[in-house]
Amino acid sequence: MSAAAEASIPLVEATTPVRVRFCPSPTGTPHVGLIRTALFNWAYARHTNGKLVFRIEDTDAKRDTEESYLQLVEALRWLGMDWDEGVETGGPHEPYRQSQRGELYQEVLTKLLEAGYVYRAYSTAEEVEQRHRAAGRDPKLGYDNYDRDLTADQVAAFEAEGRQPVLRLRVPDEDITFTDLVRGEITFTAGSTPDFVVARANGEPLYPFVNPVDDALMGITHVLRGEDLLSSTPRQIALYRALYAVGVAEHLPAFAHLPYVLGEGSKKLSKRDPQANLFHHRDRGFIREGLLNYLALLGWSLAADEDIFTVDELVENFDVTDVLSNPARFDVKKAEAINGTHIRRLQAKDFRDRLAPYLRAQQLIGEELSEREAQLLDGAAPLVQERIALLAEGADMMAFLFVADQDLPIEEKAFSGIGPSDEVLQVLDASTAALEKLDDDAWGTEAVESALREALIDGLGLKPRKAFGAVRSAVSGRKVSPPLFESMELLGRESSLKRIARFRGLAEARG
RNA sequence: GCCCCCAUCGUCUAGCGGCCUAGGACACCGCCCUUUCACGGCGGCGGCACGGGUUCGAAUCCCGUUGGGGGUACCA
Repeated sequence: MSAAAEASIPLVEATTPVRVRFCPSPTGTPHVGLIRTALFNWAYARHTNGKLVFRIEDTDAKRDTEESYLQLVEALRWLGMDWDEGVETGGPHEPYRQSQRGELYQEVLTKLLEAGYVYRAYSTAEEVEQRHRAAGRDPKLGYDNYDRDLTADQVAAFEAEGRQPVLRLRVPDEDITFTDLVRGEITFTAGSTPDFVVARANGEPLYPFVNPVDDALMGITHVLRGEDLLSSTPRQIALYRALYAVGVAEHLPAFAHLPYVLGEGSKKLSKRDPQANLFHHRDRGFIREGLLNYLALLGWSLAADEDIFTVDELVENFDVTDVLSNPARFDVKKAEAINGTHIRRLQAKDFRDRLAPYLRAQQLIGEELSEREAQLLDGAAPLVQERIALLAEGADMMAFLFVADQDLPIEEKAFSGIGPSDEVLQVLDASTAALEKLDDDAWGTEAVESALREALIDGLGLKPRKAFGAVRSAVSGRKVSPPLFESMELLGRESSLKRIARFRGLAEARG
C-alpha cells in the first residue's frame, strides 16, 4: 500500500473510447443547470462517437422520489438527448439505479477493507472536536484520522461499548494533483483531505463512495460534472487509487468541472427559482432547439460572431476543453430571443403541430382538431410564427379566433388609443357599411383590405395607423393582434361583422 | 479558520503576446420599414476589477490585492 503503488493508476488516454455519464439524484424537478450538464455530456459522447450512460443516484431514500425520476427521463426525452446505456434502456452494467446496487458496493467495501484501504472508525464528532481543542487546533478542522491505527485493544474496547463504526478511506498524506479538462492543473495540498466516510455505521455506502465506484465499474472515462463537486475530487482520486489497487478500477477518468449556472445576483440558480425549472420553460413555449442552443451558450460558444446553431452543429463542434471555467448567468431574455429565432426557422407544418398543444392547454381546441379548428390553426400559424419568442405567446395571440363572437374577451386597453369615442363609432359604422357590401364568396384578405382602406383612409381621411385600430380592437379584443385583414379572412364575414357590431355597442355604452 | 475555483460591455461571449483605437449576441436607446405587435435593416450606448512584474510589446504569461463562489457532513 505504498504511496508509489497507489499513484500508479493509469490515466485515460486520448485513444480510449469515450464513456461519459449523466447521474442525477431524483430529488425534485429537473434544474436547467443539471440539464446543461446532461447536454454537455451528451454532446461530448456524440461528438466523440462515445457512449452516454444514464445512471440514477438514488441513495438518499429521504429525498428521492419516483416522480422526480420520471421527470428526469421525460426531460431527456423531450430534449432529444438519448443515452446508450442506463435506466429504461438497460445495458451491460445493470442495474443503473444505485438503490439496487447494494451488493456490489458491499463487495467492493469488503475488498477495500481487507486490503487495508478502508478502516473502521469509532470516533464521534464530539470526540474529534475535543481532541482538536485539547491540542490547541481549530475545532472546525474536520476529522483527525484518529482511528487510522487503532490497536486491537482499543478496537475491542469500542466494540465492547457497543459502538458501531463507520468506514473511512485512508487518504494518503500527500498533495493530490490532476488536470481538469476545463480548468487545467489543480493541486490540493496534503492534509486538506481528511479520511472520509465511505459507509455509514449501518452499512449504507455514501455518495463519495458509490459515485466513483460506479464510474469505475461502468468504465467511465470522462467525468463532466458541476463545479460544486470540484472539491470532492481529491477524495475521489484517493478512492480511485485504492480501487485500482484492488482491481476494481482500470484507470483514473479525466475530470471536467463545468461552471455554475447562476440566477440573479451572484448566487447559483436556486432550485426554488421558477427559472431553474426546465418544465417551466417548456410550459411557456420553449422549443428544444432554442433551449438547447441557449443552454449550450452558458459556458461554450460555436463561433465569435454567431450565437445561433443547431443541435447537429453543437455535436459536430463540441469539445469539453473549450468550455469556459467561469460561471454564467441564466438570462431569460436572451434565451427567449434565441428561442424566437429557432421558432422562425421551423417548417410551417412543424410549427403548427408544436403550437397545437399550447392551444389545447388553454382549452381553445379539443383533443381532436375539428375541420374548422384545423383551418384556423393552419391559417393563423404562419401569421404568428414570426412575431413570437415562445409558443404560449402564439396560442395567446391567436386565441381570439377560437372563441365565440359573444364570448370574445375585450381587454380594457382595446378601448384606449383608438381615437375619440364619436370617431370610433364613425370608423366602425363606415367599416360595417363597406364590409357588408362584400359577399361571402368575395370575402378575403385583399377584398377586406381594399374595402376598409377605401372606407377609412380615402373616405374618412384617416391615417392607416389610426384607421384600423378600432377594427382590430373589435375583431380581436386586443390592441395587438396578428395582421388584421388576414385575421378577418380567417374569422369570416359573419363573425367579423358581429364582432364589430358588438364592440360598437360596448364602445357606445362607455360613451 | 483551512482548502479549492472564478474575474473582458448590464448579461452571455470572441480573444489563447503584436491582426484589439477589444469583435459578436441579448437587453437598452434612436431611425427606417409598417394596419397593431413582431420580423428585418441601419446607427448608438457600453467592458479587459486593481497593483506589481516578465517582455521590444499584455485583455492574453507570472505574483499579489480586492471581489465573488464552492467545499470543509454518517446530503447528493
